[in-house]
Amino acid sequence: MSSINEVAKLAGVSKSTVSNVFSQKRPISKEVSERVLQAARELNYKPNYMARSLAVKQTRIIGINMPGERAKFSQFHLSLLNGVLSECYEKGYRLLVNTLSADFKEKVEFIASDPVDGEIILDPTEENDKRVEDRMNQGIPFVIVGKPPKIFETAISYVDNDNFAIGTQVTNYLLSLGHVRILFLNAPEYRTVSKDRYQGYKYALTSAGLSNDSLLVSFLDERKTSAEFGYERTKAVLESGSNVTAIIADSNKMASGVYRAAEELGYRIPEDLSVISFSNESSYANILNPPLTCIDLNAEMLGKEATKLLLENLEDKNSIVKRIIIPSEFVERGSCRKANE
Amino acid sequence: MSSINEVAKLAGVSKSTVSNVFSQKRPISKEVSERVLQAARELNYKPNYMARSLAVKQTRIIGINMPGERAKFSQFHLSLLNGVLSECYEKGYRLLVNTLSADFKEKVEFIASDPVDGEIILDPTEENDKRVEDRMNQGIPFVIVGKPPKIFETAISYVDNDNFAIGTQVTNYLLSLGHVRILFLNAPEYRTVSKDRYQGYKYALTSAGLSNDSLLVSFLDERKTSAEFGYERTKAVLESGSNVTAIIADSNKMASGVYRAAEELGYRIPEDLSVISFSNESSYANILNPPLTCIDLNAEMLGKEATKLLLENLEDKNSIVKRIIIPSEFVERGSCRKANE
DNA sequence: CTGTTAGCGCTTTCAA
DNA sequence: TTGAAAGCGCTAACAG
Repeated sequence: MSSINEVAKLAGVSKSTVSNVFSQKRPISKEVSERVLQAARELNYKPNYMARSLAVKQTRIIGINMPGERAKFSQFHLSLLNGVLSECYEKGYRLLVNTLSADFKEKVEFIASDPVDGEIILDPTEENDKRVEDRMNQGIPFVIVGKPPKIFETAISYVDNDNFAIGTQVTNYLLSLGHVRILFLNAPEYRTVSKDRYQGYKYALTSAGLSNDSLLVSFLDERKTSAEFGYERTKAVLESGSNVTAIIADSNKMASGVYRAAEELGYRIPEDLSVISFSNESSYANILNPPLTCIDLNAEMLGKEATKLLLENLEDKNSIVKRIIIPSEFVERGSCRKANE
Repeated sequence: MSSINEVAKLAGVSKSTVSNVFSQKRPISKEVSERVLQAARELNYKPNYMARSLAVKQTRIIGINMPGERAKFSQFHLSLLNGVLSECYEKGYRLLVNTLSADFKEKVEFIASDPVDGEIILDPTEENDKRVEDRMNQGIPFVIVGKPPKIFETAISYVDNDNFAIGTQVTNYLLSLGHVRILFLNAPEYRTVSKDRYQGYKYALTSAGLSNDSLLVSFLDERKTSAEFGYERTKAVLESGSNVTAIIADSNKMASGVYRAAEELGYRIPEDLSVISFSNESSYANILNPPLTCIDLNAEMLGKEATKLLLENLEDKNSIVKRIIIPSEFVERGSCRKANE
């Protein structure tokens, strides 16, 4: 790899001239410019990324940070990631996926900071999320996908769905079909989304004049896959004779577990049991039989907007704290219908 | 952000001492060491990634490169990515997703090289893949997932499935069930995988004494989604009265299109039509009705092994060119059966 | 329009 | 066991 010095020498100019030929930060005569480009081509010169970053104190890399011990992407994350990528791609930024384990980081107390200008934080927890605290302290620019810990809610930019409204919406929908025994198979309890949606569910139910006895919720136990969880809970509840006539599932996969349990027990969907799900992986929802009615969370849009927000933040230092609410869409397919009298 | 100089000053030592306290590359007295650590803590010091990389000429970042205009991950890529991440994570490497468009790169003719030590190249094309040529010329370490362009086959390390064998295997399986009119809904024609699998298919068919007339193949037209393609081709072929009794689909999604077409035309699977697919997204394959028989390509393993290979390459300069063949697994579910007499 | 000179924050000789 | 100084490859401020 040849350096800027060699190019300068070969072209017979100073290195600042070479630098400026590429950056175009100051006018260079056509003649000199040609000579430099020629030399660069001959030497197969490419500017060194690290050296440049060190000098300008900026990397044009953003990071995406997943929680938990193992960095694993789910279907939802995949769509979100696609949104992030497409935006990075347009703006000429690169994307670094955070893959260093917490373990590893703690062992090496003074590990180097990530080589990023800013970060997108996924799946925050409601209380003390160490990741956001750290970044607040260190003054690293970041945005959150989801809702920040309460204490920071007005201090951090984030993009999220309106999960309370979503919880209310699906519940009201089911209520309007005459269901009153509605089981909510929710995300893990510590996640902010699951709380918000649960509140929405509760609000809809009590607003409809139903008592607290009507609240039927289970939070995902992460030792199980969501499909297993959907299957087991559904089976247990249906067998317990609790008269549940509708189920809200957190994800398409969880819903597939619900379908399986229903089939095994001889419940027909939607005749005997209505099912609705958050998140909409259309190819997945469509091959379920009957096709699954969903709330589309617009994961790709979440990723895209989060990225926009972050880049805006990076490029305009006095940009303000914003929260962006991404609309969700109700996608009616064939898994819900009027409750039997 | 405080720098090594400030730490050195506060601790009353030279910066090389500070550096060595962290890197432990030379012995430092306990006493001094304590003092430095204390100072670092006070100043909330974190080594600067870029500066360090510049000095050591190594980034501990690897890149993953997707082809095409838009960086978009599919289900298969997702599993693969998970494999890559888990390996990075263990070895303390970071992962950079290549998101700069070809457009953008060409406009800026001398764009800076990526800040990576090496790269994983996905989905190579059979002939002149510009990405691999570039990296060969520039001497950037890289490995390929899939088969390299022929001219480079012995010069580049790669990990792949044995796609010829896989093509043969599924075809022989179908043959053994008595099918002789087998439609192959393949990946795009320019992909190396699709050629290899097609050769395997052909080999099995001709080995069984069938003439070339029995070769029925369609390559994915990428203007369509694979589900659409599966649907349309199946419908067209079934309606044309070509007596097809079995279909090999490139992906689970494509197979879902096949299912839909079959249902519309009143063909029952597997009674009237056997379906088998490459790639195995178990949650997806299982909710198809009947569950889809697949060849599991072990995407996660592909990613993991590719990463291992690359890191091995980076850390041991005289490591050799290797090719690693990842085993695939035959997963029998309910979508194939004996052909009707 | 172009060259010279300092850094950016770290690691790595070379001396002591 | 420690310090001083040079340098990684680039950009930026200042001169001219």
